[in-house]
Amino acid sequence: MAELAGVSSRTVSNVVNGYANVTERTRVRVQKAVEELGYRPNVLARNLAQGRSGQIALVVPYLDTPYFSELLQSVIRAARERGYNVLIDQTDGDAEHERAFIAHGSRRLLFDGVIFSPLGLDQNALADHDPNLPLVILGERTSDGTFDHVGIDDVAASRQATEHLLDLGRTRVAAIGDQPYATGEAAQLRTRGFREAFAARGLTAREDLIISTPRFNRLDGARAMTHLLDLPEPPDAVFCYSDLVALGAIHTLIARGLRVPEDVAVIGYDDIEDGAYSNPSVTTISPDKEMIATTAVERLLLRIGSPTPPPGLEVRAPHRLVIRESTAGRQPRTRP
Amino acid sequence: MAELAGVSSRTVSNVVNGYANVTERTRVRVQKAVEELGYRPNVLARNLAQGRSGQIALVVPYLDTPYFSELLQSVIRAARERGYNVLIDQTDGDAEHERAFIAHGSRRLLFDGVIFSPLGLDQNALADHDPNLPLVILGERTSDGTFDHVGIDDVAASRQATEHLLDLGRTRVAAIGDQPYATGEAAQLRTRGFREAFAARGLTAREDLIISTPRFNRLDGARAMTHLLDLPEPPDAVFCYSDLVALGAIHTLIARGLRVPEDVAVIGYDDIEDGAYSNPSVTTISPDKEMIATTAVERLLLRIGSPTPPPGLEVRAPHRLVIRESTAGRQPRTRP
DNA sequence: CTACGCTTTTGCAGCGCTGCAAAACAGCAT
DNA sequence: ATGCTGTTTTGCAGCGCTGCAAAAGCGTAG
Repeated sequence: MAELAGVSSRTVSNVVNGYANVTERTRVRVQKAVEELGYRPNVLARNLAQGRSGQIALVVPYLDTPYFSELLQSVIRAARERGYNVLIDQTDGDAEHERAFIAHGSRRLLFDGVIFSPLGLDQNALADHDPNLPLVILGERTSDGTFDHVGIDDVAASRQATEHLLDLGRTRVAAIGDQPYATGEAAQLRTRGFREAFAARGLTAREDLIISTPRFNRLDGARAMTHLLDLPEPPDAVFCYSDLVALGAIHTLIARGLRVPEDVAVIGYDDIEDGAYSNPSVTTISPDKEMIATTAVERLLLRIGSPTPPPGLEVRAPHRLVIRESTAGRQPRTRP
Repeated sequence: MAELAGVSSRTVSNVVNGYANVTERTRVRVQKAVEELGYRPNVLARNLAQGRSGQIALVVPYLDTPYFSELLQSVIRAARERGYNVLIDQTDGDAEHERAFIAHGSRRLLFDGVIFSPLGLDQNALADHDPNLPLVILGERTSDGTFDHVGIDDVAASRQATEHLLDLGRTRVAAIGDQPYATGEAAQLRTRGFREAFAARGLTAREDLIISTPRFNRLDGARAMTHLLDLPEPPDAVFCYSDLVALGAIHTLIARGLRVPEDVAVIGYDDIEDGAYSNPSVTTISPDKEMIATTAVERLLLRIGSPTPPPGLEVRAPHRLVIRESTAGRQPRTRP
């Protein structure tokens, strides 16, 4: 290839990779040849030689869930800025699929590390990952020291959401999204925050107003809301464990002829774009997605680059309460 | 590696790849060794040797647009079933970014072909792609013979959408989403369908009711609707060029105290999940996304596998009109 | 027993790059 | 000149696989 323009292939490599100790003269000469031939290094060969792939995998349960697709975007951007490509995988929350990814991951030389949002695996199954696979977990788990974990403080956020509803003077506050089983750790943290909000003002949450759902999507929200409305003493406010659940719940409320928030106030979680434009728009807990993505990528690359695995880090990303119409009612608003 | 269990590395390769002409005896022997050592072939090395990457790229303007994230899912699944991985890239509709992808694409040995949904490039710029890069275009372009194109019949679909509104007896039907410039071909096809619907019944579309928008998202819809409502003779029905536009428009309508569909009927395009759960739910044109994704992947792999580029194919995927509350009103409905 | 054709297995080269260590060069002091 | 140090360039091997063609094995026919 470009040796035809003067030097050894090794020197070309040096120039292309910007290594030190190349005279200006040769650098210029090589660069001219590179331009002329339109030469681009073969990534595959480089990776093979270096024993790395230059790719990281992002493994999430669902891609059509707005929260994940918004996150995906930021992850891709952050990775690209650092010279990495992103491979996507969707697990559908299938435990076997998820396990396969982290179990013999290091054998799959397709990626150098994984950013993983588990759904079907509980904390135990998670601990059983390939120790050589650089791993960053997103969501509501806890690091056992062999991987990094990035997420917001779910208990605090949920407590804050619930307090917002109580502050409105609502007395029958429900929660939709609990998952009282091993893989439902995320949900349970939110339920804990929900209870804490009551406890903090000397109240107790009504157990029949805590509804479990298999997933966190619209349909679950709609179904749970229907169930709640059929209770003898239906709620006057609902904390939904995701914005999709909230949208589903609101859909049911409106269909039943109830007003949001006058009859029932609704708060969601995730701050997806849909929630900002729905009717009514949805009050929500907004995690700093940009920071979550960037931190996850940075930690992962650090792990990949480190010869001995660094200790597992717990990163708490910030969140904030975004108040919209579903709790505050229609405000005198500027035109869109 | 596995030779330790009897045979040459070449034979292992033969077994692993399921080549013919391996005796049952050796096949079994090798497979046992493979299991024992947990051996997995090195994808990088294989790819280098074969001069391919085993990956395809999916290049879309926005990943957080539900239409694309829903499509993405299907593409990933279709590719995986055929042994390919998917690399994702988001262009933000930036023409330079888009050009870079298809111009010297074949140099980037990272992927063997591209499924591309252009936004910033017009038909001319598109024609200027690297002829060696297997390429499948999605959306509303036309194949120039050097790539395949998969999409629905936008003119027919738009006409059908508009006719639906006219069938309701609406007389002041607006359109939101036109883009009267080179890169707006997609939008222009929809405007054509819009006009044809009028023409078919001897009417003419009111020009002041055709609104241009820079993009197809909620904000554009909300803004355009505001503009329309401020007209002396505001519309009583709106054809929106995407469901997001429709959601934005509906948001404005409700905020202005108007009823959908009683005062203004709204129809969207794309059939994203949000539209099915919004208040009111959105009538829409539903393209067969699953088929679009599968066809795109299949055509691309065919191109990749073919020594001489096959002629460019035009594929028309089916679509259908899905009637929901935003035109039909609230129906007596079964509980969710 | 040899020859022939067919199936199965093997060896070698090479994909295009980088790690490593040696070689060439340059500048300076002796 | 010679030796020494530090900088720049080079050659070789090898990452782990597959393409190719030759080699070995095997069964049947002559």
